[in-house]
Amino acid sequence: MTTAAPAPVPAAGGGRDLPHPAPEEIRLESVLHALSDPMRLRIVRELAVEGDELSCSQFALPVTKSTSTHHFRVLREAGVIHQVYRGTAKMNGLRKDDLDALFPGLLDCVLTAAHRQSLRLGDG
Amino acid sequence: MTTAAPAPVPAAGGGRDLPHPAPEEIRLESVLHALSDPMRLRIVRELAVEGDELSCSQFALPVTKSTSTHHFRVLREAGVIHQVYRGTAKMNGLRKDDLDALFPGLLDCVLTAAHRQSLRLGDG
DNA sequence: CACGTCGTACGATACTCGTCGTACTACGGG
DNA sequence: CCCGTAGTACGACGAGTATCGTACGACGTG
Repeated sequence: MTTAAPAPVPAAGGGRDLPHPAPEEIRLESVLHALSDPMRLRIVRELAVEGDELSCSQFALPVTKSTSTHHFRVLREAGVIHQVYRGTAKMNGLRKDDLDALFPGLLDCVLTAAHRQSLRLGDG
Repeated sequence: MTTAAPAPVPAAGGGRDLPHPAPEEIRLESVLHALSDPMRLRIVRELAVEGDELSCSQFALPVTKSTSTHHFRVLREAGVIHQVYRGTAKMNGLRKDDLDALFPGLLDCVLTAAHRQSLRLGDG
């Protein structure tokens, strides 16, 4: 407020910014739905392991760029991940703190379950 | 085999029996998908509280019988509930043991999360 | 400025899903 | 045997979704 930024200035290093749901707007059903897709569950698992400085293109998903964009948006709009532009790339990160505050232990349970299942099925 | 039942004999007290996935056939994605629908999440929550001797008609869901049947089937085929005929009624129960063995803590996390959210939103 | 890279937007398409209504079957009781 | 109750089967319909391709915009580097 005190800096009185004019308005059309988006931000220096960031570029344009993306709409995210506030914590109180995150719905359990949407989170579960977002996680119920194999491609998105894979994204979330990778994100949990690698930390939150991954651009969309580093995932090497077996789909086109359009479809990738779609899945990342579903995850973001459900409140599962946050996304920030950084130059030409878009960095992704899990909203672990927000999810843990809303649904304690849920994310870890799902990640553990996914890990165990991938071991069991031999695809992980 | 030794009894050599003709074939059309279904079973005595039980009536017809329904196909359930074996524990190793239960997929995390299917479980999450089954739980991501408000109506089904509601069924599962009620089942967790009331125990597993509830017939389909005791839920008083705001949908028709056809839709009810559909949701119960989705839950059964995902491995979330088991169903047994008992006379003209069909009794439902959570497959808590199987789910806990496959995905430890997941069911409790989701139930707790659902409970907290319903308190937060004032619809529970 | 020109170009390449990263990601978006939009339309198309095929599939899934939630819902309903109606017609039907299974079981139990008079 | 007839009827009522519990649930199923099937078809329909509208909404959502996962996918693609192509065209476009934003950013950084030469």
